[in-house]
Amino acid sequence: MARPLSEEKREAILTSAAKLVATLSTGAPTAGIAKGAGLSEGTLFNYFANKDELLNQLYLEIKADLGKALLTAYPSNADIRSQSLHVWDSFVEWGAKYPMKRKAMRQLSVSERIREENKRQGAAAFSDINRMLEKSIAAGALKGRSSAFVGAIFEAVAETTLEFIARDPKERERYKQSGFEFFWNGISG
Amino acid sequence: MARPLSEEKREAILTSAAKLVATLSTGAPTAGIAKGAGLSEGTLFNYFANKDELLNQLYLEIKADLGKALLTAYPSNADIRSQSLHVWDSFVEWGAKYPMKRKAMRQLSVSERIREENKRQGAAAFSDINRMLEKSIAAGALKGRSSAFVGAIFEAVAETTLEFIARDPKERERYKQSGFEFFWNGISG
Amino acid sequence: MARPLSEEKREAILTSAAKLVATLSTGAPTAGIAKGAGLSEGTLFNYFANKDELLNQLYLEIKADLGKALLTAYPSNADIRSQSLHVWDSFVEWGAKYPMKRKAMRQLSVSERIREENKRQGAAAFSDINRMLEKSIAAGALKGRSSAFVGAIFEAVAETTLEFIARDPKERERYKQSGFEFFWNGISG
Amino acid sequence: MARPLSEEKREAILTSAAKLVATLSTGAPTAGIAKGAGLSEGTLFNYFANKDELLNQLYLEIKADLGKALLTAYPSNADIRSQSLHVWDSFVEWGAKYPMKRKAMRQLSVSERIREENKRQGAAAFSDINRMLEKSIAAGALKGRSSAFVGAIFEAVAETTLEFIARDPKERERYKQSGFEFFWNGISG
DNA sequence: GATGAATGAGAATTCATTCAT
DNA sequence: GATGAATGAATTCTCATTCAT
Repeated sequence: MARPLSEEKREAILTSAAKLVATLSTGAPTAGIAKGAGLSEGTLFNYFANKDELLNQLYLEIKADLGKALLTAYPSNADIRSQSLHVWDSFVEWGAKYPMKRKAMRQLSVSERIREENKRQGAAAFSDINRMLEKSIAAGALKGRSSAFVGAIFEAVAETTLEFIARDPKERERYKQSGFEFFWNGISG
Repeated sequence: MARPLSEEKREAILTSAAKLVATLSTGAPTAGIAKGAGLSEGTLFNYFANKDELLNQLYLEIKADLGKALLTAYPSNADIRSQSLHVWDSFVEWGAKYPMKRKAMRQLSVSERIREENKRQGAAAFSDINRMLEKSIAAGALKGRSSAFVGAIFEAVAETTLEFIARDPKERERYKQSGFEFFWNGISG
Repeated sequence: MARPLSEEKREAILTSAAKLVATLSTGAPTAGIAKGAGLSEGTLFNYFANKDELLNQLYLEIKADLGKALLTAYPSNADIRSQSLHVWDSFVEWGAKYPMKRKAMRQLSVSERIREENKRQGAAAFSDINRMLEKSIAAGALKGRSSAFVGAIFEAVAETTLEFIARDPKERERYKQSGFEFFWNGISG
Repeated sequence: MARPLSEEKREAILTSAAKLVATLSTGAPTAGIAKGAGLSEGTLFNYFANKDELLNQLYLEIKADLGKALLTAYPSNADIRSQSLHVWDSFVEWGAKYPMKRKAMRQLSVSERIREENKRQGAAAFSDINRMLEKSIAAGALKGRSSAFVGAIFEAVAETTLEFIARDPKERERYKQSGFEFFWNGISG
């Protein structure tokens, strides 16, 4: 074997893509992505068959990355509010730490170029969390609604919170707390 | 000037633009938009100086349209929960009635091509509503947060609700109610 | 209407394409073809939806052009040998007069990019001639063979003749005569 | 030098090249050719300095292969018609047996990428045959024409015959006979 | 004012070839 | 010798915008 495809370069491409997609959405030029990864235009296509593939992989990787972050140090034995709070805090921390990934995810979530099957697979990374959230509301406002809906609401509220943190970083803790309190009140009502 | 520009054609362009932007985002070709409006490519630029202008105007019109819908039959003298419920229901009805506008708005909200000043102006259409919501939470979870934040949370939750209604239209009433209950619990907690 | 697509420019593109296809086959770059026609790259695609369309149209036009040349001043009432000779001479004259068209036709005849339906349609321009040839051989070597086969044989022999004329133009008349005599002997045997 | 280049692999490359060139002409990608030969992209260039070299070698090998086929079991002492018939039948059998080589040869014959010197050398494999044919026509239609011309006519007619056999294989024998009869009448007239 | 042909700057790919492993 | 990742020039096609009609 001459040289294996370098995992490092693959990551560099995805990182560069996240950065450009964050602002330019799916219109981000592949040439720019490659350059941002320190590679030449053609090399990108050794790693991803075409731009759609790159965008879809980017989406999946970001979703998986976020999913993993939410489960790190997850307090399985704590009460449900604590579990929810952990997930909330992890989400907000992740978003503040990786603003490009967060923005790219937002762009891609809305794009027609992400295949339906990948949207489902992306959501699957959160199914455990969604189920946990769902349990927490056996008696609340969202009682009877699917865990997907509860999860989507959670994400929407967290996203909005992150957006405002990004605009006004020094209020981070306050937004984080208010956001969660809102969410928790909402579902446990 | 001989004839004034036809308001009818301008609207046709915006309607066509909404439809295409809904799926293609800002990548929607101006030629396609013009064609969808029954006009030829060049004519579009008699009505909008360039594509950015068109996108920005589209954003503003949709926001204004939604803002107007929310205030129609607004029960100024009812209690705050009723006022909120009215706004909520109006939002959801509007979104279900104009799915293209809703999707286009979602795409544009995320786009860098909408000028910051227009995002602000778009938000301004909701300032009264936001202030009303804010008042309703003098003591709740979002106490002390800006009315912009409360409004954004409201919009995010409503958007998510509309998304799920779009996927499963026969559950519309249930989603609508659950969504509002969640929101109301959240802020009044 | 702003300006109609100019038939003149369309012809210029086809002429330029013939010239480049003659030597570069279907690998001829569209940019070069456009430039050769005195137009900019993009303009070519106002006249032909894509390169395949251009190549297919080129093929059809050349075939039609040749077909027309063969029928000009056609001696319908002469004996069959005279009719055949007329077609033969017309073919050779045409090929000598339009060497680029002839070479381009040769390249395209062999290309997979010409759609089967167009190959058929191209052949249709010669069906009358083929039938005439077929009649002339009611008793010869090709008796019972399809008129398409007879026509193809005719074309192959004429092509070869043209090839040698191109290499050695001053022997033109001799090649022309020998070629026809060969063909006529062949079918009338 | 450690190991000599493997003749087997060289042949595998040429065989794969013939298959791809048959349909894609000189546009056939070297990567695809290598893959078809069970080798990796780079290895091809250990056997052929560059693509042009490969195409030229392919042309020469096919011509040589055909030339050899035509001379196998050649009836040197038979009369000229029998000799011609032998060559004709061998040609048609060869073409039916190696359709990829035949088609590849057809593509390459028309390509500018085959160097003139190789076209000459390819033709040289047939010089004996051409001379034989030429002798047979001391008094016929092609009297006085070069043996190259006679050979080219022969090839053109045989090619056309093969083309029709390929389209309608069950008529093979009939086409084969008609084709030869046409040719023989043509030159002996 | 309306039209749509003309433009040319991108954009995504493809591909022959090199060379480190 | 074999491999296949890396390269970047070349290619097809798209599209916002202009302007002659």
